[in-house]
Amino acid sequence: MANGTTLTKGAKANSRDAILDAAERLFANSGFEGTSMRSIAEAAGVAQALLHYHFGTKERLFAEMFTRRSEAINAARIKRLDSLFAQGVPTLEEVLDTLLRPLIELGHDESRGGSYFSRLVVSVAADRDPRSCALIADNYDPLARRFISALMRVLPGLKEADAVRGYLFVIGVGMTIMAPTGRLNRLSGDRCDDADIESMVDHAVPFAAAGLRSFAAGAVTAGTPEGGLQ
Amino acid sequence: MANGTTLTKGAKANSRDAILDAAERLFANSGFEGTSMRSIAEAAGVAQALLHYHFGTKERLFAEMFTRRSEAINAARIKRLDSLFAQGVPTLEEVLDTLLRPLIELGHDESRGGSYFSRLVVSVAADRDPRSCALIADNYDPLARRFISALMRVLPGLKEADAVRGYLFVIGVGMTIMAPTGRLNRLSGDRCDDADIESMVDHAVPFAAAGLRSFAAGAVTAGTPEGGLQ
DNA sequence: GTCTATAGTTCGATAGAC
DNA sequence: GTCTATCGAACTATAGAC
Repeated sequence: MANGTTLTKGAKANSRDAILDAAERLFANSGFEGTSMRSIAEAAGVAQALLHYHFGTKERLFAEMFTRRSEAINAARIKRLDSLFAQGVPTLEEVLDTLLRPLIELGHDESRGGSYFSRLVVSVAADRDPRSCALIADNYDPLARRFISALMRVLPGLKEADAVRGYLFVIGVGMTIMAPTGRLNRLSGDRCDDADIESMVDHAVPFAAAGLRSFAAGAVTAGTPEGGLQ
Repeated sequence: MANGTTLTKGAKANSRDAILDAAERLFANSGFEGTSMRSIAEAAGVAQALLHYHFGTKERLFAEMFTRRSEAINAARIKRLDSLFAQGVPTLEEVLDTLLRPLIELGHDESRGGSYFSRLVVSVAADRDPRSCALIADNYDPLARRFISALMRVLPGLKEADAVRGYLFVIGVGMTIMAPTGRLNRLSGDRCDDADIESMVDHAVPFAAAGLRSFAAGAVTAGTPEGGLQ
């Protein structure tokens, strides 16, 4: 956003977008510290000095790259969530699918930039560095609040504290999908494929739904009263 | 392990362990690329050259640090799992508690080294870099196979593919606990605290148990047949 | 085992021409 | 808006004395 030129959007592949695309791919593969401004400039086909002209510092380049795609993904999620509730109260599964699928799909869009962002957002979300925490707070907290209240609407018994905790657990399950490392394939003897996003989401949604319903049923308050834990 | 000196263990705080402790703390806070050998040497109170004398390269130092605590954590998990099955077939909740709690507890041990490792293992587990994947495979795949078969024993209806997927989803939920960023506090208006590990595990276990039971019930096979998704 | 000193590389950022 | 050239700092790793 705020392109600086007259064009706000379009097919014109300017150098600014080329830099952001290259940065997204390289940052996702090697992290913030592991990626050099030199390598980004080379991948984008521009001089290194141009990166500093457009973004000032490496940190601001990272933040703009992160915000750019976060906004696209969250706009798609909010739009789907709104259209869901426009037709009445949706099912829990529909809400969870709306939460997880756009991030997965847009994070794996191979056509442009793609396939890298979902991995990147996992490492930023798990990072305790204040800069990473600020990036998550700015880009994802408003969305989180929308979905937490949506969860409470579709699951009447769910208390707010459990909705928040449950939301974060769902994000944790989603992280498994967003960072396909090949481990699922290895551990399953190649019977499963963690690169098969559709299948992963199709399993993650009912898993998360069952977990949340157990919260709504009031199963957990103090040490699982009748579950027999320890 | 393989200390090099006559001492295999003990109170003797040799420089080798001091280096590993400092490395654990700094790598967890700033990542592999973001941590310099200089800063580790300084934190350990030794010359930088000593790091290379003991470990050769930065990469091998990281691997030894990672393996050291992984072995301690997984030994505790296996020991608890074995003692659980020695008394008959445990509950699903007991198995999940055994999977999650030692990593959390040992990862948050403030007394020595501590509190850092659990954050570190999250970033390594989510990393797609072949070196990180190898570290996870070497240190955690044997444990994963043990727990996956344990899940199938305590949940008779659970197919192996779903057990593997479910195991990874549980690890995803656990990641939420292992990387406390303060986000839970913020989103809940300080009604919850993600630094309260006990409470987090007490909620994560029933959440994960409900998710796994839904797999065992055969609720998911092809697009959630009767759930009404989309 | 532990140190000092340093070689050799790469980094983020800037200056200044066009 | 884009480039070439370069500064000064930081990095990993090694050499060699003790």
